[in-house]
Formats: sequence, C-alpha cells, structure tokens
Amino acid sequence: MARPNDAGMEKSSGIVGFEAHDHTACVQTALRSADEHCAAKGLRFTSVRRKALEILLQEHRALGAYDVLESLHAEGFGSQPPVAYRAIDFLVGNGFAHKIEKLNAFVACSKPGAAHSPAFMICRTCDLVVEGMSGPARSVLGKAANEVGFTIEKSIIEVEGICCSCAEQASA
Amino acid sequence: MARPNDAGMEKSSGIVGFEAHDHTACVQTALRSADEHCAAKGLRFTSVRRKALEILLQEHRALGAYDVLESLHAEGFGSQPPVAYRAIDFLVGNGFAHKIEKLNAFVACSKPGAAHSPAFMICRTCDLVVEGMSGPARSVLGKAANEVGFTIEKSIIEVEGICCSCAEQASA
DNA sequence: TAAACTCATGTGATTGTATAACATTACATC
DNA sequence: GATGTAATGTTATACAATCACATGAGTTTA
Repeated sequence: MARPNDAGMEKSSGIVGFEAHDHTACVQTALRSADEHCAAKGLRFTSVRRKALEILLQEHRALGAYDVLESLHAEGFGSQPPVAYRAIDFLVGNGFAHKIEKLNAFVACSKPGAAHSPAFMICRTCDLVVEGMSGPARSVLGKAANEVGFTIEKSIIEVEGICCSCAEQASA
Repeated sequence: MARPNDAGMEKSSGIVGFEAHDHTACVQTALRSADEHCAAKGLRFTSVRRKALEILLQEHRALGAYDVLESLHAEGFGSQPPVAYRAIDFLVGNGFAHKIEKLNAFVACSKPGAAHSPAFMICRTCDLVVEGMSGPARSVLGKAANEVGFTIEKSIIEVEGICCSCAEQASA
C-alpha cells in the first residue's frame, strides 16, 4: 500500500498529486469541507458515506468499489457490494468523488466545490490519479460537437501516461 | 434492434453517424479496407476476426463483448468469452475498433487508417456513438500536462449528451 | 514428408464489476 | 406513537474480463 507521498510532508501547491504534501491535513480538510457542504445542502452525510470518503481520501489513487467495500466492512459496515456502491454513488453524485472510467475505479475529488467537469491524469506506473483542468479541452470539444448538432452533457477526459516523478526514477 | 439509419439510404458526409447514409456500402467498404490493411501488414485477418468486425460495423453503436460473443456464436464460432475478447483485442489493437470506456463496450472504427487517437460522442438516448476529432483537444491537454511534467501516452475523450436527431424528436 | 514451432481457436473455471429485488431499520414529521 | 421516506442490509444474479490448459491450422526447417 505504498503511498508515494506519505503523511508528514510540508510542501503544497495548486495541483494536488504528483508532489509531496501534508496528507493528513489534506484528508481532514476535505472531510470537513464535505461536512459543511452537506450541512448547507441538507444532505445526510451518514457514517458509511463519510467513511467511504475518508477511505478514498487516504490515497490519491483510484480504488475499486470492492476495495472500498473491504475497508468499509473492516470498519464494521456491511459486507455486500451495494453497501459500497451506494456510498460511492452518493459521493459521486454530490461531487465528493469521481469515477475513473478507464480503471472502473473511484477517486476522491481534489477540488470539491469547484464547478465540476474534471479531467484526469493517470500515471500507469505509480497509479496516481491527478485531477485537473478540463475547461479548455471542453470548450474545444464543445465547438466541434456544436457543428454536428450534438449537445454535450457530460465529458469524460482521462489521459494515461507517466508522471514526472516516475519519469525521473526511470531515467535515473 | 432499431438502427436509426437503416440500410438503403443515400446521403453521405464527412462525419459518419448522426446522419443517414448507405449503411450496406459503409460496412462493405470498411471490411474491404480492413482486408487490404491486413494483407499489407501481414496480419492474419481470420474468419472470427472478420466476422467480429462485421458485427461491430452493423451498428454505429457500441456493443458489449457479450453481445459480440452471442452473434459470433450464432455464426458457428465458440461460445466462451475469450472467443469474443480475443477477436476484439485484435480489432482494437490494430485500429479497426475502439473501446468506449464509459460503456465498457466496443465500436467499429469509422476512420480506419487515420492516425489514431479518437474522441467520441455518445448519445444517451439512441446510443449512437460517433467518432471524431481529438487532435485539438489533445493539444490543449498536452500543454496542461506538460506544465506538471506529465507525459501523455493515451487519451480517452468521450462526451455524452444528445444527438441532433434525438433533440429534434424531443422538441417535436 | 515429418517434426517442430507458432499462432489461433476452443473449452471450463474463475475473478472482478455492478445492479436487481426485497426485507429491515433509522429518521423526520405530524 | 403512527406514518412516510430515506438509508442500510442481505441474497442472488447479471455483466465484464481473464486464467489456464487442450486442440488445431499454418508455417518453417530438417
């Protein structure tokens, strides 16, 4: 379960992901922000749902639903698939997590609140998933779609490749 | 099995998909082009593989591997999943078909030969999948990725929404 | 031509991903 | 405390993908 950027580091930057950062704080902040958001919107942020988010937040990688299920079960929740899928559906539906279609797996959102339509970079070596920028790409796509009369409702933009730290290691 | 644009129509345009076209010719052309390509590259375009492509070409929609398997079996081929997956792998590997990650399903390529890295528009009403332009979007993504030191190897660009003819029907 | 090799096809079994269907429980409201 | 709704739990099953191994078709080489 090697997390590239383990807890206890200091640096932070605009993009969360391919760089060291204080992961414990990262998790706590995200959880608190979800608490607030749910309170404000009258959503029931129940214990399974919160725990599921916490599990996803532990990693800046995508976890399969069954991984989440296993962890939830270990924490005393039910053991059957719907337990995980329902919690995940809630998180995805409310923008706290995203599905990575390429991996059939899920990541915690790293920009909760931000108007959502993310793009993802997936490192095929270390499995890190970084959420970014989809705005520019979307506008390009939107224009092209317009020309054939297609109305975009949801965009899936995922790129796979090698992150900077894996590239460094490889060349070293 | 309602195909929006059934055989016997005439119109044709740059983009295959949300418009009527001569589907029989469309299929035949694609198959012949695959024949040639395989001959040129020394690939073994065996009967299962050819049949699988033909099956995918029947529809401008994405078919699940098990749909393909069922059709293949009906044509006298084996009945087990690997039969379909192997044929599909060959087609995808050689650019004759693409996987639509959002649907865990496969479509025949509508621009065989063209340097590949497609983008897809998926109509959530009629299930039609149209292959298009990814160049511009990719270059935008590439620039953004560059800034964080990420090297893109493969891009997945799929947008979901409503195609023009479904939109018309809805408003009618 | 036969042996050896390679790749393709076929099968059964298994793993992983996701949902349907239905019973039960917790919570809010009146 | 009765009622309605949302959340949780379970079993069972559908759909997606791969493993492992046997057989067969086609070459290539001796």
